[in-house]
Amino acid sequence: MRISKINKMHNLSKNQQIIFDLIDKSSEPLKAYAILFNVQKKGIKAPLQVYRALDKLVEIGKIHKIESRNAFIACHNSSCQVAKATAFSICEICEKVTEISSAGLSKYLANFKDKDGMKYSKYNLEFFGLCKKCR
Amino acid sequence: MRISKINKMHNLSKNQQIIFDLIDKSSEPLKAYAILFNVQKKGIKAPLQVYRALDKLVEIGKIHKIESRNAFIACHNSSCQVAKATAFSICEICEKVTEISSAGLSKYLANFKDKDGMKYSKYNLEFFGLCKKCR
DNA sequence: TAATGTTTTGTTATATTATAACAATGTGTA
DNA sequence: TACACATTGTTATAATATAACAAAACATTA
Ligand SMILES: [Zn+2]
Ligand SMILES: [Zn+2]
Ligand SMILES: [Zn+2]
Ligand SMILES: [Zn+2]
Repeated sequence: MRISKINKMHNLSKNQQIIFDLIDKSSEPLKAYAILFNVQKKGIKAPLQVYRALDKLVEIGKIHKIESRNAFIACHNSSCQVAKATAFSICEICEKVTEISSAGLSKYLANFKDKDGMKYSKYNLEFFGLCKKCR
Repeated sequence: MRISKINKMHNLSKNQQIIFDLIDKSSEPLKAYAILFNVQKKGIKAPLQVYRALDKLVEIGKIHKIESRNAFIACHNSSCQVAKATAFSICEICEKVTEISSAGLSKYLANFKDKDGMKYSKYNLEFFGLCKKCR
């Protein structure tokens, strides 16, 4: 199978694929300029090339941005291929980040109504604490 | 009552008080450099002076940071004078931000356990949608 | 194939957000 | 007073992100 065919399956362009692969195989969230440094040998030279790929990957739900850390991780939660409802746990010592996949939590938040009765289908939740190792 | 006395009540230093007052009277979240611009006439000239005050104000729970917007709002929720559990609704059109004060929500999140049975007392939740006006 | 619109890329420059390092001053308390 | 500690002032710099424009690649269909 040709690479272009594989890319088409995932709807990823060349730069998007390079950057997704890097994030996907990383064991920790990656920052934009760390990504840039890592992909320079593959011909991606400018910040904007990285940010454009990141924007697209977030938009299609392949990666998520950890807002409090300005960093990106791959989504391993098959139920959130659209980037609209995310939850993470973040260790305040080692900065390990894990995506939380909880049917109960997502149901609760998707059904949450504020004082005006307003419901929100899109949210981002970041829990902070100490991971197993750091406790 | 002297100003120094008032400051003492709130434990705010001069710069902290100036910056808190500005944020507190603002109807929208303020960004650090917008704050800097606004307080230059009061003698605060450098970014670091702003960031130091912001850090302290966040730490003592007088203000919160809206992570997805890099902006700050005053806390009007008497139950969260320590900055550890925050929830906001954010309008994706007009960028209006409201702090959510829901006993049910905070109870649910404070008691939430992940797959490993881990509880998190600190979290930040950002809901996105359209406010009343923008709907 | 050729024409067309759309997405992606490449590139330079610049804007925005945030911290490092160090010296000086103020504040509370013993 | 003397001491510890928090706060301030200042310059420089690091880190994060976008503007603007031109060229190339890709998809759709005439
Ligand atoms: Zn996900
Ligand atoms: Zn840890
Ligand atoms: Zn609050
Ligand atoms: Zn609105």
